[in-house]
Amino acid sequence: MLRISKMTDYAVVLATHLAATKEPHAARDLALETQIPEPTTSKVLKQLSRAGVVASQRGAKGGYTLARPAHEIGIEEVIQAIEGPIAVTECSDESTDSLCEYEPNCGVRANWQRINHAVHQALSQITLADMAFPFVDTLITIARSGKEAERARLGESPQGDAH
Amino acid sequence: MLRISKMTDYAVVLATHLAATKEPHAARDLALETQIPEPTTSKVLKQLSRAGVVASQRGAKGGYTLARPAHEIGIEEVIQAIEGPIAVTECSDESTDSLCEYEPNCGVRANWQRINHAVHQALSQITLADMAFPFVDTLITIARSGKEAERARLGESPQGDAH
DNA sequence: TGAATACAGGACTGAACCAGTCCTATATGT
DNA sequence: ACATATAGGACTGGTTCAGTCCTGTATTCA
Repeated sequence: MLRISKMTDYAVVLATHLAATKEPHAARDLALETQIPEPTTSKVLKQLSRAGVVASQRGAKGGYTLARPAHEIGIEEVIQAIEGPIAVTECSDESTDSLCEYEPNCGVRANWQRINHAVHQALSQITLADMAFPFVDTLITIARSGKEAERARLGESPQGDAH
Repeated sequence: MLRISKMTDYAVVLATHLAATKEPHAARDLALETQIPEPTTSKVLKQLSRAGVVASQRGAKGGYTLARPAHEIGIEEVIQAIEGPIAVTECSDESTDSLCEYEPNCGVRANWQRINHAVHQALSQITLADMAFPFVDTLITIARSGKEAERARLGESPQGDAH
């Protein structure tokens, strides 16, 4: 259901990698560090740049950095940068004889909005900061899923997640 | 990100249609009512049947019914019936020289679990009953009712991508 | 029993999409 | 100027998806 393309996976890995430091990373270096093929790395970073998730600096000593602090970048932003806007049902973009006109199904299809909203909200709550420091907190979160882990995460990113 | 295939859309429409009544619906009738091509309707219903979302009755007077009451069937169940299990990152199913061995990225990738969980939970909360009677409660939650809701929704979330 | 009805299960195909590469600009620092 | 790095497309092989069709099996009813 949640189709995670490889490119999206790459994007998350790369963005998370950038979250670790503040200095610009060249695409080539990131490719080496993440073991993602270099041309592909470059392609993904370009997409992230266009989407405003990362900032780029050309020329010598250039490279990529996060466009904003890690805790301000929701994971859904990264995903959308690659996969495009949330897929709504075709109901709305078919200008042909749409079912909506004469079928009660339209109400059904309208509910996709609700589904999308739920997913969107769920993803927005996870930031790059959460992804960047999985060792101390996130994996514990999965294992225990308690408030203890929550406190640990908040302690690890002292800025406090703005959500 | 949430890739909604056409088949999945069909599945939700069909399942919702079944939620309205208790009598068996032949695939052919459902196809007519929903305007979905008949062979495709049949295919989707078969998948739903195999997944245990709908029950089937062969022979004359046969057809499909919901396997359980509509309010007991979560929408993610329907989606999974078509799209298969939630896609986790390939990190786990690549038995080659996985990055996990020597890269901190593994922690990053493990976080997909977290993302998946959030999405899963969000979808489980929406049942077929919610989809079947949007006029009574669901659309009220979102906005209002009928076409007024449609307009209101389009107005406030202008992400209508035209494919 | 036999005919009609309706689902079950796969095989198949054309089209769309995706991962990945490569090439040519353009910007930047030394 | 020159080396470095991103920007932006064009292109390709492979995979997946939407949709159809065919054969088999179960069920009802005359």
